[in-house]
Amino acid sequence: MIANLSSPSPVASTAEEEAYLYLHKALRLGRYKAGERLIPEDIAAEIGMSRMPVREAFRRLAADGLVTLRPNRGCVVAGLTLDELNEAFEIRSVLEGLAVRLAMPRLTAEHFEELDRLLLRMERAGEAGSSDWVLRHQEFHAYIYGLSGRPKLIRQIAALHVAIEPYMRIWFDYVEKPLSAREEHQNLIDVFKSGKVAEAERVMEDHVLGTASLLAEFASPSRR
Amino acid sequence: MIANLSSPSPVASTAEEEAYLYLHKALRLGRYKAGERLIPEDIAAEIGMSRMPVREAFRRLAADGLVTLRPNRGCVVAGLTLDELNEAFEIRSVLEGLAVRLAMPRLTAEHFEELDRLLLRMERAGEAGSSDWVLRHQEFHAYIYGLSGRPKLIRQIAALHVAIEPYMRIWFDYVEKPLSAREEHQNLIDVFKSGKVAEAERVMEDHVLGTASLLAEFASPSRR
DNA sequence: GTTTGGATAAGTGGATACAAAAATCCAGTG
DNA sequence: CACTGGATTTTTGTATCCACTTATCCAAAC
Repeated sequence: MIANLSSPSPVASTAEEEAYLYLHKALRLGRYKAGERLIPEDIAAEIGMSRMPVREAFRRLAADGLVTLRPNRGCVVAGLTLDELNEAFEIRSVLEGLAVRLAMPRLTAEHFEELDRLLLRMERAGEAGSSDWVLRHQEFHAYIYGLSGRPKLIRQIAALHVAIEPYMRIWFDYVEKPLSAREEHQNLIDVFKSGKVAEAERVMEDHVLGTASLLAEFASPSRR
Repeated sequence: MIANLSSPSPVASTAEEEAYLYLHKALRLGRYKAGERLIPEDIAAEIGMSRMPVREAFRRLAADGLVTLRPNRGCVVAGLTLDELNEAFEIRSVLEGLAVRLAMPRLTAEHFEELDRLLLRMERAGEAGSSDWVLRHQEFHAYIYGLSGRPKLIRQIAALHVAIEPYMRIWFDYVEKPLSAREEHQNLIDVFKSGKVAEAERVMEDHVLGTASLLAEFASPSRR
């Protein structure tokens, strides 16, 4: 029912695709440290191919902002500085705000029901302490911006969520806080139900920026 | 003084870079028709290299949204449907709005002077009928969003300008219209000078969306 | 006259090979 | 004992080659 918009589809038709999916997942989960160097040969060996498709996967990951590629100097895990993390949230805020503005006129009772379900799932994951909370949280947001019906917008927001994901995980592991989060997201649903477009956009913007300030206190991100 | 933020630097340290710059420029100028297939061998021959670096350049261009890459089916020039063109402007509007919001507190008299100069240059190119107008227009906008001081934001906006550029050229060739454009942009400068942050953001958003509707009437974009 | 099928050509993806650049190591020097 | 410079090793960038997929074209069938 809910397409997982933040992760590439799990079926690889080419070696490059396989390498991309493999690395994308690993990077989302924070399996590599920021600044760590990714050696094509090694990764190629891990997944049983030559380094050529891995190189091409690197290029796509670089475009996603997940790694940095410098001529003759290889591929390093990007990570976000505190400034960059804030910037990502600033961009997210206006893009998700726009998505809400566009989605508002299309919302129906079924959508609200689905949002309630998604919030419940998120809440439960939070109580269980599982870091599934991060995924459920992404799904909640993805469902909303997905309703904008704008493919490019959706892709850009999803990419930002991916870049942010490792820091969200760290944050979640540090501090349990699905309590205030629950209220925040319930708040979003309420304003959606009110039908006030401009206000809904503003609330979403504020929600995203609010998360940024909370996160900034904990995650002391690494340099690239 | 003004970094050209919408075009990659013209110095290539690797063959891949050279291929990327070559194709990027050609695509910006609309040298290839939307839907046209790009054959690595041919392009490699044109610029004297093997097709491997060209393939890698394709991936970057695909990430920029300038071409589409499908497994075993090669690389085709993307082009924008009318919906996609509108979407690009919607995204531009909120991103450039954000950029203005962030830039506002930093603006000084010198910046206003530079904006006046840029507007004049744009105007002159417009009167001359030269399609330099499109570039001057980009420079004007680039100067503004550059003042936001947010690298990722700047890159994203610049990429959107590039994707839009071919359609702006068609538009400009069809209809002379630096007249109303002059007023629009003078308007922007005025609201910047007023120091009203929220209003400036809104005016920029409206300006960008306004351009979209004008453009949509003329450019009948192609499918991908 | 259009459609279908299959031979043939063209193109793509990936592996390997080779060249060039960068990183590392180590000995000699101050 | 730190530092410099150069040989060695590692890694990256590009070219070439081969296997496989897709596109093209032409002839036979309907």
